[in-house]
Amino acid sequence: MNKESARDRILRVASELFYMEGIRAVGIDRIIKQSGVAKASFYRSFATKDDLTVAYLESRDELKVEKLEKLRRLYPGSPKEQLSALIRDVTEQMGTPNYRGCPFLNAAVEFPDPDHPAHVKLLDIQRSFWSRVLELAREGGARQPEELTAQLRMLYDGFVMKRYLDKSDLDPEYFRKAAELLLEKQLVPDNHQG
Amino acid sequence: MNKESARDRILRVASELFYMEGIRAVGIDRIIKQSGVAKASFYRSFATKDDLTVAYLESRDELKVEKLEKLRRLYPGSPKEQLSALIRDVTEQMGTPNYRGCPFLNAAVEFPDPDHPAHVKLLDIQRSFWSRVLELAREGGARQPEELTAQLRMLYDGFVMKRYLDKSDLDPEYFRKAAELLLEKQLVPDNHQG
DNA sequence: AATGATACAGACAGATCTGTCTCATGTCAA
DNA sequence: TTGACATGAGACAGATCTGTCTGTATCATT
Repeated sequence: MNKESARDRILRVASELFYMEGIRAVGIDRIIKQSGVAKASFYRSFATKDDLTVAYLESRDELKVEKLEKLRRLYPGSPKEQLSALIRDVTEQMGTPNYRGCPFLNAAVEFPDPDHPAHVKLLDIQRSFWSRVLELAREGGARQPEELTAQLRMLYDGFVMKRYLDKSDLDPEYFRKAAELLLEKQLVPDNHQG
Repeated sequence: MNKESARDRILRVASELFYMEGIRAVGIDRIIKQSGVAKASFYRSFATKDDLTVAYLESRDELKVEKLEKLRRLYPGSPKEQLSALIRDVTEQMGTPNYRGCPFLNAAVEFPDPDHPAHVKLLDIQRSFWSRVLELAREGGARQPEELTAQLRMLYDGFVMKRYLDKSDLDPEYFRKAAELLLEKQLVPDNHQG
């Protein structure tokens, strides 16, 4: 029965607030009050708000990476299945109530300065995630893995944004069909290639 | 030789700063200093910063609508050509140096509260733009115009975001090919339908 | 009981933000 | 020349932000 550490409690509260209302919009004081921690304790765990922001992005990334690894283990040795499962998974996940878009894309908008630590971190996270997908595309025998990955990424990020500001029940189905069309074009053994 | 009005000068300066650095990140004082206008004059033109923000979004929207109308006039009576031209156009536009993403998507992230005037405005702008595209898809005889429009929107918004944070020379080509694949599937007279 | 570590509570500094208000200056018409 | 008015310059109020610092309470160990 480990008591949750102050750092974890702060991070949990901050994650919720940052995601729901935006990072810039949420002040330190609110996080402190809501996590029931003293200001001094807060600054012992995180030297600056930027540090907390980076930790927030990292924790979000960990969840995403774990999910991907789980899917990979679920369909061992079958990259095509892994890709399809990934598409199904994000499609479902997008139905979550209180869905507020991609934490990394949002952070990129909030911190456009490419030298800002949060911006650096999120670029790194995005690069790393999509290079894993690229790996999948390669392993699956895509004709042009870079092209397929880039297109899936566009479609996915756009799905995320559309879903964020204009929820429609049909979106997930539209997304899935478009993604599978892209996959099909690149992964079929050897069909009518345009 | 009409002298530019104070309002126009403010709006021009604010547009540049808002787009390049984000709306929340740019203070009134900077806009005032850079547009060489007195604070009182500023507040005569725009009662609040929110008003200026909404005006900024409106002016961006006008440019976009004009562009679309121009394309429609360029290929009269041919919605398919208009759609293709739209895709080509955004593809080219995305190569602009200092490209910083879609002003409306960015604003949506900066003002997630759906009641915020800027959020209301940008939702309206987005809805209006994509209903025009839907019209095009209908006129062009798409099999499922809603589906095609939603998919094009996802692809486009994702292109915008990817382009924003990870510029790659190949993106425009990948986008164009994916968009045309979607178009093809929906607009060919009567081919192999999946 | 004494001590040291840790945490809460919150005052405080210093910066920055929006929006109001004052005042000096310039312009134009009568 | 004079009066009405618009404008630039900027002080100011009040709020809010991050981050520092002080003081007090709690708890484990000696």
